[in-house]
Amino acid sequence: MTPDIRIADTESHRNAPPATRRCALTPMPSSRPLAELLRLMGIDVDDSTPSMAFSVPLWQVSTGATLLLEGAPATHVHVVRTGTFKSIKTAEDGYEQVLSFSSPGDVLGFEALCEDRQHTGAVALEDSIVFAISKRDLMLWRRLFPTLDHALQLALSRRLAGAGEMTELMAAVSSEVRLARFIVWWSGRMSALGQSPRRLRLRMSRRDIASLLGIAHETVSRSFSTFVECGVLSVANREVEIIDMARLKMCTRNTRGLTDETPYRAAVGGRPAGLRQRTRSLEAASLTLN
Amino acid sequence: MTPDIRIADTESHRNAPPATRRCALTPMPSSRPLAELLRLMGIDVDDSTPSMAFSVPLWQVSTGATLLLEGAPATHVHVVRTGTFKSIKTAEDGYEQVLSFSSPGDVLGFEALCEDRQHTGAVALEDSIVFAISKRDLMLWRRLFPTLDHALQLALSRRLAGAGEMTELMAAVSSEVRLARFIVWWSGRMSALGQSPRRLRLRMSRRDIASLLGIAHETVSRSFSTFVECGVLSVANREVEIIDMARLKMCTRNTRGLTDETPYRAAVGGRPAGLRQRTRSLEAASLTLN
DNA sequence: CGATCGTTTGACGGTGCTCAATCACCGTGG
DNA sequence: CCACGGTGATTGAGCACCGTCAAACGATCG
Repeated sequence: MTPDIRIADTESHRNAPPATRRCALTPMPSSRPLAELLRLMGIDVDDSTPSMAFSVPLWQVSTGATLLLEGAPATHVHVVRTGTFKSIKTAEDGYEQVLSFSSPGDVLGFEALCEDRQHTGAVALEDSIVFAISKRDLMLWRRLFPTLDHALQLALSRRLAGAGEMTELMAAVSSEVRLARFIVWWSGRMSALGQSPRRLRLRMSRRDIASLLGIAHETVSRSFSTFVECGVLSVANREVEIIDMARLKMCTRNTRGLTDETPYRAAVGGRPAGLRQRTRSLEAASLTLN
Repeated sequence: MTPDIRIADTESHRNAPPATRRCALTPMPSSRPLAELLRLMGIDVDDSTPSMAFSVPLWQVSTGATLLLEGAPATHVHVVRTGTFKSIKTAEDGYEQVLSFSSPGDVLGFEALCEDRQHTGAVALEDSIVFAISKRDLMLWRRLFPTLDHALQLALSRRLAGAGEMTELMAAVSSEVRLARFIVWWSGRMSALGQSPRRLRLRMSRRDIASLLGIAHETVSRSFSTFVECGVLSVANREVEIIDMARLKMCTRNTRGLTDETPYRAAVGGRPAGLRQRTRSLEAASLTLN
């Protein structure tokens, strides 16, 4: 008995989640006009153009459902309309590596165009709705609607730029800095979506954040606590409020996280404060008088 | 004297390099047929088609030269023909964060399409040659040559997939695993380019690797040494030979780097060996009845 | 209300960042 | 030809940070 053992835990404490809920994906009979899709992707469009009324199918994805299954054939490209997704890659030992988070306007599934199989999965973090464009239609529509083509190019360009930002996120040495950068990054996205950049509602678990940042989820928790103690953040579960954006952004630039003193002089241009007891680095800096 | 103060060193030991050699970029009078560009991008083409003879301008970039300058207006998109590049983002304190390395066939500068300014720079790590396509031409040629359009789409898709791989690289907890993943990744690229996957010639410095992986460059050095001691690698400066690919790839999957025992049983499918003294994780594994 | 999962906090030990010194390798100029 | 910086790579020593293991608490849902 108990055949088929699945090892779920090499990346140690970072367990694979319950995992097996790849359901609740409704192809949804509804659809929306092309104009809405384009606006979502940041293109100003003129509704009067007849082609703008062309209708694009919508899918509904409920919390925890798998929109893109790893290993499945790549059939559709999606644009998030509402909701949040995490992109993941599952190792053979079951550890689930989070690669990115997606918000409305983001394109999902485009990576798979170059292969025929989906190499990265996507899971809804809340009840979400996505535009769904089949691979065949995509080719066709791009010729048919130059504006869509342009929008796609823009979106891809943005995603590439976003990948660079992710690399920056993860390249920080200190875990506090990583978290600070993540919060600032998320705040920026919320702001771009017309939501408050200060009062954030994180859709993802601590473990998801930890996975993305490459640190232990306990460390995420602790870093949050540190920021709260220092009066930079206010945290209640997944509700995060940024109290002192200036200090938070300063953290973003340093190697070491928040330090004891150094309130926040010189938000810009001044010597980056917040070094714990590191002074030599300033002497070592290339001083050149003006 | 010595005007213009530049703080160069917040990310501590990770100094900004000499930095100021943004020169030696020759617009090169020569050019090559479109067919070659497409083949470089992984598309099979038929030379007999007349449009395949269309000629695409070439630029020459010598070692250390800046192909894409951060902050400069985005005018061209490039495809690497020969050579290697690093993509970088320079913080205001002068610290140079490496975002990725590019080899022949890779697209550079596409991120900048969505903005008008280059937000990430690109520097040649060796004497290189790139195809150069102006933004205006790009739009035009995509309509003119559907094959180019397709190739671009493919290349972008691949770059997106590659960004996911980078995230995986950096998400490893242990620095040895990070380095192992980096080596395997680089080996794979070399292999895809028709070069030896075992004898690698790294084009980048230890510091560049360290920056990308988010660790100290001393740690990169130490990790290399560890691999040499264990007989997995043979390292002479930037010449790296992979002695035991199986062990190296195993490292790739673990949290902790090389372990003492566990030679290498069960390359695939079996329980991932190499856990230091972690047994509980097996019990915690999700046992699934069939 | 109990079960499960997510979050927080504590304690401990090891990894890796920091600082430093040394060596190898260049191209330059005496 | 060999001193001479200058840069990159390697190695060592010390200690702080964070990964690991544990336990307690809170939230959510049936």
